Amino acid sequence: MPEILEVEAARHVVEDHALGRSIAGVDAPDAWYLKRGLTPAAVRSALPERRFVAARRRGKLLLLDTDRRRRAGTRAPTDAGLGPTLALHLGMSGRVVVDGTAAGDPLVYASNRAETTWHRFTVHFADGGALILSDPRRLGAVELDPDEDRLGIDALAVTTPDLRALLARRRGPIKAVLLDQHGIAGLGNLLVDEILWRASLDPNRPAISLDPPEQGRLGRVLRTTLGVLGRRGGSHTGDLMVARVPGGHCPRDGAPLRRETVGGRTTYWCPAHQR
DNA sequence: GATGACCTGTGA
DNA sequence: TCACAGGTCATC
Repeated sequence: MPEILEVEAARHVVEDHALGRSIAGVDAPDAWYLKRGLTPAAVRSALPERRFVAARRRGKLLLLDTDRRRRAGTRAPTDAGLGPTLALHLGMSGRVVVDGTAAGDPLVYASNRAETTWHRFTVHFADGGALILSDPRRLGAVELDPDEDRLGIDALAVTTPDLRALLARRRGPIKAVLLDQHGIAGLGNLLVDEILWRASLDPNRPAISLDPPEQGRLGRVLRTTLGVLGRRGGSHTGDLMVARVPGGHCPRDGAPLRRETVGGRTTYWCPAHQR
C-alpha cells in the first residue's frame, strides 16, 4: 500500500530513469482520474516537448517538475518560465513504472492485457520509453500545478519540535493526528499503527495529553521507524504487520491485540503495553 | 472531529 | 455473495 516509503521509492525510480527525456505525448484514457479541473486535452497540450527536470515528493504526492519548451536546435525558450509541475498520487494501489521498471520490483514488468487496462496515465518519451501510472482501484489521481501547501510537514523531515507543536493543539486521538495529511504528510494506516506500537502509545490517547517525554519518544520512534522500514523495503515490513490480523497477538509481549476503528481506520494495538 | 462515499480486487 | 482494504474529500 503506497504510503510515504513507497512514494519515495517511486520518486527514486523517476529521478534515476525519467529525468531529462523529451516528452512526446500523453495518454489520459480515464478523465475521472484527472483531478481539480484538469482535462485530458489540457494535459495533452501541457506536457509534450518538455522534459522532467526534478522528481520531488511531499508526503504521498509525487511532484515532477518540467522545463520550458525549447525550439529544436536552439536554446531559446519558446515560452516564459518553467513548465508545469505534474503531480501523481498513487491512491491505495497505484504504481509508477518507467520503461517497465517499478520501485521495489527487480523483475521486468510483464505487461499483460489485464494490467494494461489499469494504466490510468502514461507519459510517452521521444526515445520510445514511457512512464506509466498503473492503478487497479482508481483511487489515485493526476493533477497539474497542485497546491503543495495543502500538505503539512513531510514525515521524513519532521522534527520533534514540529511534532510537539502539532500535538499540543489537537484534542483528537493521536492516531487521527498522525494520519491527517495537513499536519504531517506521508503517514498512512500501517505506518501509524507500527509507530504507535513501537512508541508504546495508545492510539486513542488525545494528542494533547502526551507529556514532553512521550512527545520526545514519539518523535524518535517516528524517525527510526521510517528509517528501518525504508531499508527493509516499505510500509508492510513492520514488526506489527504479521500480527495485524483478527485474533493476532502482540509480537512484543504476546497479549491479544485489540482491533477497533480509530481515526476512521481499522487499528490494531496492544492494550498491554500501549498506554 | 467523525462518518460515509468513492472504486475495485481479493479472499473468506 | 459480501466484507474488507487503502487515501482523500465532501458532508454532517
